[in-house]
Amino acid sequence: MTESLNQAPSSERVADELAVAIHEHRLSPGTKLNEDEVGAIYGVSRTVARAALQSLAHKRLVELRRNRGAFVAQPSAREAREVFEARALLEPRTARSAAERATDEDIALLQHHIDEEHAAIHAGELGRSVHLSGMFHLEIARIAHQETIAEFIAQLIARSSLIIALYWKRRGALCESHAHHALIQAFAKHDGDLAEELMKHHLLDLVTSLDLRNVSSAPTSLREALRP
Amino acid sequence: MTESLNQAPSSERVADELAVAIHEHRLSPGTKLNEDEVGAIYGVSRTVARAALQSLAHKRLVELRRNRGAFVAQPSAREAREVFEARALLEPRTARSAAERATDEDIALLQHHIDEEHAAIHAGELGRSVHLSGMFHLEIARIAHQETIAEFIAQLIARSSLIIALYWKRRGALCESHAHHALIQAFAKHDGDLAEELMKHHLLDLVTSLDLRNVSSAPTSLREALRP
DNA sequence: GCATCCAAGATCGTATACAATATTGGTCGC
DNA sequence: GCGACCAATATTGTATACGATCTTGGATGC
Repeated sequence: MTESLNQAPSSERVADELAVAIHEHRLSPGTKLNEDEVGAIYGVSRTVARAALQSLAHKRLVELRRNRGAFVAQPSAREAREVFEARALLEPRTARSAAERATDEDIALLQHHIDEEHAAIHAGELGRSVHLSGMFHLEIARIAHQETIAEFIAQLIARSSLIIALYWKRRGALCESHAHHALIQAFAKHDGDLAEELMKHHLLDLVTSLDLRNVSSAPTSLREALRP
Repeated sequence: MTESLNQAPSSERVADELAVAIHEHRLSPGTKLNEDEVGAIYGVSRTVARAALQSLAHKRLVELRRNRGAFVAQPSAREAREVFEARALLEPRTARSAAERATDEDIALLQHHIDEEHAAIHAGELGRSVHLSGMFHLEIARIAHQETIAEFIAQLIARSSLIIALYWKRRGALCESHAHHALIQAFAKHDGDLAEELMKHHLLDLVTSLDLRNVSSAPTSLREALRP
């Protein structure tokens, strides 16, 4: 009975590592991802590096340009709005379901996420805190037992991370934690109505903390030139 | 000023052709998609065939099993429910937006879709009618100017096509057309409330026309053996 | 007759090699 | 000095080759 759980294609491992790097803002939007370099870094051939980049492209985390290569995506202001509109459609109702069926372990796990997020903030690891904040949202979708929606939300969270990297206007970095804490309390009470309402406003707060007037949908090539 | 619009990687062309074949029920759920065969059929190497299959896997239209190959996906009853729950979250509100901003050309295009759908039904091309019916829903998301949500809906529609192939209980094949016609009328009146309500019920009708009690989440390998 | 084991075949996973395209730097002409 | 053209380089797109893994058919032993 040998464990046959090694169901992990190596291209997905590479894709995950790159995704976390993007998530934690260690890779800036617009950065070129050379296939040879990526392959060399992770000790694989171009074939699997390429597969990883294509996977990330499908998740809209990188943009592929024919005969040009792969670049960390730079969502436009419009795309940013759309991403948060999509989240506004999906997450509040999902939070309601999650609140109604959350177990004690679920709540403990969420609390653990918040604790780690706090620790990251205090340690000055801002990128990591953004990542953990996203994981909190994703965990809620998982608790709701909605795999399909959870996948969408996972993608939207990843893209949100890029959006935050591009459009965040610094102010009120801790409102996040408060909102998350309030959500946990709603979960503990299994108050679906409250959870839905809290999530709705939490997302609205997030959008208003972005500066999307700056129509930087400008030719992405320009930013590119200033990066490397 | 030579047109540089040939922005189509050949793997995406192959993926699209396969997707349409699945959409139109010319490829049944569970069918094995051999990399060599796919490559030979479309006159490309295994490399690009493989990329196409990975792309479809990401859209959940095919399932990849390590060292086994690619198979047309067989959504479980639970996945089927989740897909329609996701659609229920996304599509009604999107229909509202679309109704509020639909132009005369938009409405004409939708009418054209319905006409083609009718033609396909009368011609006995049932698969094609399912495909066109899906395109109708997708067009609505486009009219709403929500690219991000439109992509999600596109994926959900494709998966719905598989679900219909697996769980459809034949009865009331034309309710579809009626619902679509009613939606167009709501659009013509720019009645967002009505469009949202119609879409909501249309999706509920769709779910109830499926037979999901049949918990055919049975080992997908069995069905496999009976297909080719 | 039945189950077990093993070898042959088929298929996938990955690496490498070659061709096509874009970028870059320099040279030529004005 | 400035711009346009062209060759050299770098990078991607695609094909092929090889090793690893799974499936399959038959032979062997009981």
